[in-house]
Amino acid sequence: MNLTKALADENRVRMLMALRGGELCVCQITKLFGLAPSTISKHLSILFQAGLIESRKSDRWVYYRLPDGAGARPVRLTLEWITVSVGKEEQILQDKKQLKQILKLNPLELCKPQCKK
Amino acid sequence: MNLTKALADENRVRMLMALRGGELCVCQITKLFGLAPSTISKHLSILFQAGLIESRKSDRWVYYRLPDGAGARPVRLTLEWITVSVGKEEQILQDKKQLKQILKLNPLELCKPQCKK
DNA sequence: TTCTCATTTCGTTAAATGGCGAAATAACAC
DNA sequence: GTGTTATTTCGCCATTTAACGAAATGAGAA
Repeated sequence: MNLTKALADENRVRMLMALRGGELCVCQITKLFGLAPSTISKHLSILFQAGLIESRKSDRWVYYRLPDGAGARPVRLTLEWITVSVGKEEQILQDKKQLKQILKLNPLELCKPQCKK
Repeated sequence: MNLTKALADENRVRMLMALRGGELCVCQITKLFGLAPSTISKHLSILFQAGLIESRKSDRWVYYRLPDGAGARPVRLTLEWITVSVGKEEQILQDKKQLKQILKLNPLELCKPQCKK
């Protein structure tokens, strides 16, 4: 039942909802939540273990995303359910707005000097 | 997000699944789980507050049940989702079997002498 | 009324959980 | 190689949570 446990924390649900717009790197998620990177990383690993997100490493960054269309059925249903259940809550909508601002930022400003892309 | 929190505990999920077969009184649920009545009561109250179960009092017993068909949409979706997600897990199937045994018992044996029905 | 008993509420304890910062890891820049 | 940096792992602390038993509640039985 680690699916239900993974959804028990509000921040983790917010992360899933934020990922609906497409993959995000850890530093972007960290920016959105204003929590310590280690905390964000822990949450992401819990979601990952539950199969609710996938990851990809590129250069120095790790990107997380919702599973591709072909994800396991229980996972797909879970994401559909949680979207219907909380997708319209104020916090989720607000996250969406703030995320739009974060995505506008030049990666340079988020991910420090070396970030050339 | 108290819906997700209500589902975060395995025993509460088991209770919801057990109620699929129809209403149960607290003493039957207590028998099924082998936990202290106060613990069972607490779990039921959490499920109740989340809107996932309804209750009815008859004589000395309190019966809990899944909401009638007309329940709120998020609640209905939640019950559908959780059923698909865990309905086939070993523990749930085992509960179903044991519940069948419990329902066979004369209420006299479960609910003590006064129980006439 | 008084007694009985199913259930709930309350207070306590042990375990799980979320947060942080420091140190470890991994990969690029030099 | 050395240094930089994004991410993860680890250890610690504060809060939450699940469990229990004891006491309170509420409704029938006597």
